[in-house]
Amino acid sequence: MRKTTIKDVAKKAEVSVATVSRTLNDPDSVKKSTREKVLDTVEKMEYDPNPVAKALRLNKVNSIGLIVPNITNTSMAEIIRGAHEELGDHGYNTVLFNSGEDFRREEHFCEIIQNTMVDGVIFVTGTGATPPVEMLSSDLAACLINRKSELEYVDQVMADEEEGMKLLTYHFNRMGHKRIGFITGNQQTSATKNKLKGYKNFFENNELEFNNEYVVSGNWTIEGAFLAMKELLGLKEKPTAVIIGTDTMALGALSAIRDSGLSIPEDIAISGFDNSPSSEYYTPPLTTLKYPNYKLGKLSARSILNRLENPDREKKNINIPLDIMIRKSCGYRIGFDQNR
Amino acid sequence: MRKTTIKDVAKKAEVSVATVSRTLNDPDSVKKSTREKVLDTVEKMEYDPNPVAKALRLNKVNSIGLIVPNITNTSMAEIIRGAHEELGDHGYNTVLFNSGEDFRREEHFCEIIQNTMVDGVIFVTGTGATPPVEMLSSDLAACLINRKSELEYVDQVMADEEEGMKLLTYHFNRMGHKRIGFITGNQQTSATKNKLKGYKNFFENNELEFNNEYVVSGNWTIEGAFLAMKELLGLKEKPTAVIIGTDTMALGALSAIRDSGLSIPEDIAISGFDNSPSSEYYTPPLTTLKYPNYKLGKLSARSILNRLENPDREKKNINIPLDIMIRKSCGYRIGFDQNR
DNA sequence: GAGTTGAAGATAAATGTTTTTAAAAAGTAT
DNA sequence: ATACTTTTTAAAAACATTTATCTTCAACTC
Repeated sequence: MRKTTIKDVAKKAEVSVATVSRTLNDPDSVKKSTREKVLDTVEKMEYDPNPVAKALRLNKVNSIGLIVPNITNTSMAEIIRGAHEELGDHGYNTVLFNSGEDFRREEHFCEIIQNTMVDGVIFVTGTGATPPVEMLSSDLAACLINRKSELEYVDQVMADEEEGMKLLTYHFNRMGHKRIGFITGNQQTSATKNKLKGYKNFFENNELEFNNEYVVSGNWTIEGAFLAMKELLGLKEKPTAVIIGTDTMALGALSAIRDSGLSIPEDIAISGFDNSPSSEYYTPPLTTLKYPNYKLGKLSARSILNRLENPDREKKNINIPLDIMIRKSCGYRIGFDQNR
Repeated sequence: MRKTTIKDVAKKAEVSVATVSRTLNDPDSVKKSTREKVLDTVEKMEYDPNPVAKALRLNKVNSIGLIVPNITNTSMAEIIRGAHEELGDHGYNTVLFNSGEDFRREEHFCEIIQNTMVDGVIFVTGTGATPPVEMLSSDLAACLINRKSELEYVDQVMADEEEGMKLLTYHFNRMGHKRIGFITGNQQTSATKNKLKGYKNFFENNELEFNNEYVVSGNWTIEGAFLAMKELLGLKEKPTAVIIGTDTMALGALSAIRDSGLSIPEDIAISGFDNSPSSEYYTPPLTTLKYPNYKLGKLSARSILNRLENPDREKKNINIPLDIMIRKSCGYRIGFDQNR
């Protein structure tokens, strides 16, 4: 049984195809009586306009590609949720691509996205390199999350990681810490580079000595952070506070500290980065930075939709500030001004 | 600047459009010299076949819809990863839908998926009801994850939660526990129903008294599990072991136990359910059940692709067993047979 | 040298919409 | 009845492909 087409409906309702089309797309342009007749047969015959034919005619498929480095990551999930929701609210579908932090696959996706049915792309890269947006056909709307692009027609929305990292170091410093360690994610990624920039900048601005030994990569894994923390604890002058690049890695770091018989925050003060849903339930509860993932997704989607409506508007560049989330792991003392 | 079409290529290469098409889709059917000439101009003009026109002609869009209850959930992320990978490997795109555990939105997606460009749907529901697959147009391939359907043409792949739950209770019982509690997720969901079946079944088979007080809902949230555990600890006869429906909820439960000054596993033995990546790093490391999420996604995708190739094949029904993952939280004793 | 065969490529139909056009029909006010 | 407006129609173009059918032409057979 073939699907019913607009022709079938037209024949059954004894009108022209044009009338059926107009009834569906611009109801006011057709007299009430015919409109009802048409709508009736549409219902009866269970007619659904073929989306592909429609897309071909209108040169618009009503879906947006979303390239992410790693769905498994909870922050990424929030980005996806935000983007998907906003897109869905405006009748767009989300076509997901998971690059797995692999630059080759990012390139690959950029290649095949040409041959795939999307009106635009939201790009979240994990790799250090700026995504190969230049490869994209220029009639595709594009928006980068947490990444810059030289291209005039590519929008970008970013979380201000550098500023956030300054916030964190500043907080620790105000609490009297001088030796502040930093367990990074993969050092190739811009997420890490941004944070590092904020970290270094803080030392420079305060004319404190910057010690490179205190920066060690946890490579974005719990195990890696465990090892990294062990390394920091092995230094002759251990740091008294450590900032860990992600909340997930913080789990490994906490475990390493306990493993060494030290206690948190008395011996070592800790902060994470992300405010993942479970960080509040770590032992001890984790001081961290609220990463606006959902908002990032939402705003990037909005940006894409906006550009689709207005292809020639100027480049948009949104920057979202991060808030510090103070919990027990950083060792606040009662009476200390933590503006809570 | 309009995108170059097959016509443009044909004109430039001084052949017919048919020849260009055949060169691209069935190179052997065209003489070497013409083939080279065509391929050359294709390259020069940067011609990409329009996927929409192709889809219209072939009645095939090469993408699959994936409806999930909650992307934020890490197990869901693994399912998505598995499905996406398998689909991508076979040239299919993944169109994501996030229902947010809302039955109304599940229905909504089933409605709009008609008007959206997919060849099939993979369905994983969070709500108790079987997904409204009957609503789907019958020429859409469909596969259900963790859910049954009466329909002959709908495949299903499931994790054997009931059997897994038996495994867990059995394990606790062998370690001498009689009063085994169970903190469930949302009780309306089939995930919970299945586990409950295994839980009850165990008691029946072993002629042990089943105490309904020991089953309390944590509603799938960390907070909920915290409260649920508090409730269990308030009973005159506390359970000596508690199974928690998800690893994430276990965080709340562990926190509640510590909050009451009890220790794990000495006072109370604990197991989770899922084997989430971080469960190994809880304090103490969490005994849990390996949930085959990635595999679930992968197999469902394979099932869909297979049906697309062979639409009239018989219904497929895959069942994946779960393995127990023994760690410290369940209080194994050295020398005890835990087949590790 | 006439007829047959086969390969290579051209032509045109088909996919299901939307939209434009010119024309016709139907309804409304003067 | 006339003029005018609103509604509808039929037909065709356009979107970019694939493919069934037809044509051409050279090689081969007898």
